[in-house]
Amino acid sequence: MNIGDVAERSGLPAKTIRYYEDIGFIKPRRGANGYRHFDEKELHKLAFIGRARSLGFTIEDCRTLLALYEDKHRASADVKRIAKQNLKEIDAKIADLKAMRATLSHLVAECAGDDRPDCPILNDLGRV
Amino acid sequence: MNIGDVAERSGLPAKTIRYYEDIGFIKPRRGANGYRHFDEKELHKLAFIGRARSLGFTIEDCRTLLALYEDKHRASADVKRIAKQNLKEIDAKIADLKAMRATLSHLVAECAGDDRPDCPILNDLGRV
DNA sequence: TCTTGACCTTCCACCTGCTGGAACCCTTAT
DNA sequence: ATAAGGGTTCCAGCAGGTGGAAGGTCAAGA
Repeated sequence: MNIGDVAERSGLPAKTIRYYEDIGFIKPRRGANGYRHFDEKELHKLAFIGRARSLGFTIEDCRTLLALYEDKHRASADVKRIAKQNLKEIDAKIADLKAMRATLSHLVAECAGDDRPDCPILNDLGRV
Repeated sequence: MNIGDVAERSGLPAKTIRYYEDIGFIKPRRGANGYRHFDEKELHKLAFIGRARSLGFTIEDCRTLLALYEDKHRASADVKRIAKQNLKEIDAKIADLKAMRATLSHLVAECAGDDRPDCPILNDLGRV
């Protein structure tokens, strides 16, 4: 497979795949013309990374997960620990966003939203 | 006030305040020794930006809000429109995170988390 | 008066995770 | 022969800062 095929099948842009090679996730062979040549295993790895990224794992998380993925002797406990940590971070982000949302929607509700210059949103933002 | 005082009172790191000067948010006077010298008005502006940033407004949003903040003739409708747009984006982010959370917590629940190498989390991530 | 330590300055590089573009080579069909 | 549509490299840049080096300045204590 060329990079375009892998891009289509994995759902990742070709640019991103080249970047993932750069940072050492994959090492595709090269044809005589210099083209990258991918096998099914690399496709799976890329799909793996893509899904992990879309679940909010960082690149460094992916590195760890990938090592575990490739290690037939690893314990599922390791993986679960990382996933749980990730879950905690997601929960923290959701809580942050909800707090923001509450403050902002309160301000929006108080703002007349008309032609007058008086605006509770700006007044509140300017408090020191 | 020197930058350290403003940093403490505004809650922003000194580095960030210098950066905000760089991108044109403030233009503090300079003393004979080259030190930045801030007045209350600039402190307010920095506090304003800090709060707006913490509510998820981008730097460009801040630029607009700051212009409105300083314009005594602006209508509150302009401000409300920007805030509402921001609210929509926050909602979208929350929805995304919740979807991630659901998938991940499902995987975590299915994983035995013991010494065995079989792990549903990795199996699922590896699907193409 | 000297020295120490806490401030302040500038500048440059780096972080995450890509993405865009330029300039170029290779393949395939017409 | 040529044009379209692959592929390659490298360089620059996005947001929004952060870290560090190398140096100037100020105030207090011995």
